[in-house]
Amino acid sequence: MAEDELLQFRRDKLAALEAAGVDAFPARFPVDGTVERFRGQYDETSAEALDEEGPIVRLAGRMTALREHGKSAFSDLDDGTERIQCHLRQKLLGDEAYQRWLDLDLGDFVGVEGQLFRTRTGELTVRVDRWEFVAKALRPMPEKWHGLKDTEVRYRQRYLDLLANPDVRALFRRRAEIVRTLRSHLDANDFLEVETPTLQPLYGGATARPFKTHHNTLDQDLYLRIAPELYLKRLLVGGLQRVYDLNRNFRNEGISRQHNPEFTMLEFYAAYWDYAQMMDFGEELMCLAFGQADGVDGIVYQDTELSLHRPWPRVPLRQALLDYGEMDAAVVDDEDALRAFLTENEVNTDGLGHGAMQEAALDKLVKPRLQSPVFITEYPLEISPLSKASPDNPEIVERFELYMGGMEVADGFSELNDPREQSRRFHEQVEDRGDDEEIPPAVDEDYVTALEHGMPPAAGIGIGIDRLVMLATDSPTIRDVILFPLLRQRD
RNA sequence: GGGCCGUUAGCUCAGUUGGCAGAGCACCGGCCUUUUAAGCCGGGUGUCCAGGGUUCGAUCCCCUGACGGCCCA
Repeated sequence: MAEDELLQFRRDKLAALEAAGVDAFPARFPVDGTVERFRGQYDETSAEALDEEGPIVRLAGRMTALREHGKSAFSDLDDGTERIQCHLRQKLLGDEAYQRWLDLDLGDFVGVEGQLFRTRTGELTVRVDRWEFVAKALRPMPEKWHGLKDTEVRYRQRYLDLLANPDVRALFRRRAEIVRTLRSHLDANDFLEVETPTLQPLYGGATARPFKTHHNTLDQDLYLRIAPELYLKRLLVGGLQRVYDLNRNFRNEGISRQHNPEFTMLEFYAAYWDYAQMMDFGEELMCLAFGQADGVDGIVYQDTELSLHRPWPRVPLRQALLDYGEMDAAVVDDEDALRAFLTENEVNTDGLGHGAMQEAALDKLVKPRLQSPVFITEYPLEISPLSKASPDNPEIVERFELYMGGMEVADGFSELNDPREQSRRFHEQVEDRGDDEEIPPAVDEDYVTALEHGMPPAAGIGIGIDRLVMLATDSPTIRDVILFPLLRQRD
């Protein structure tokens, strides 16, 4: 059927309905429960007990299937929680109401009232006594058996994906559950949820290109935040000892299986913790998110079994390059040798110092092999401008990154709280900036001023929620766990 | 940014070694009072992603582009 024709049939039915005096878009239809609730209540009740009790239900939802049998018909009603069968009888409803039901289109919203009973095959069913039109669907629903597969349509018209694919609905419920679990564990540990600016006069807290925007009244350029870090630490200065911010960050970079330009990050800070304590707490928190407080069972991600056995291994970056990356110490430790090695392995080293090259080597050689969670620790100071240096080695900082399923999932460290050192590192960065948009154009003096008022020693962590949800739901791409991933605009 | 792959009916997909475009579901008409991917009878509804080229003839071959996917940067 040509699309125009399909739509015309539905428009014609709508017109006929309205001509008969029916409101096709009434303001309300009071229900007294959801399909899920009534099923929970009566799924185990026998046919005889149902006949005796005679429970009357009022439900509303989409009519998703119609099986006509002459003077009676079966329909499915889906209210978004679950599906329930309805039985319509001409004799019970009268000719007009019965015929009007037969004229419904799949996807139309209806409200029904009637008694629950069991059919010959034992299916819980509503014997509809009366029904009302609730809302017209002027476009057809996706095919019922194969579902909606076209990835582009799934992402662009996510509502169709949700309608057609129950797994997708379940996934986003799971996502909400994970976020709820994270919040409640943080709350239980005396972390205070705060909201820090998304519009920032200067960006910082990560290495990434920002989105730039402009405020008209102030006539001032602003950036969408790439991280909440510098604001959260201002709050530590202000005496809030444990804070978290669960929100969207924006990075003006490539799009891939693991990257969406806007993504959700949980960042939190605890005064008087160091990075080791933060790793302890972080792995506990993430195990809870995976639904495994004890971490014993592990998870399967893309056909690979990941062990969550605690404690998760902690491997210094240099050691990881030697062990997982199978590199020679002589290469890892020597800047020129490392550069030559990376160039040979098709990694661009332009503008990268020794530390940055070690990180690049980690990305290329180690990251893909890290399936079960591993904390890579002891990062070069050179690429960690906000982390506190190790007492044993001034070139190394107390920092970790968590890798899992071949992805970077979290990043944390003991926070640099010496304003003199912070100022020195900021200035160094800005002076070496060149036209590198990943480095802010100016020193965040306001942040340094905050530190000058005194910040307690603290540790912080940022956890990529989308990637965490990918792992928890065995999703191959970040687009599957973001309701409306960014796609190129169509003409 | 580069390489490879995809785009055919509303949906899921076949197909054409270049010769009137196919199926299932959906849809339209008819039958049917316990069906459930209901069933039975009848109906094919299309810019084969877009534009150009080759050809008697292009959905198919060639070129360019759009969008998407995978891999790489």
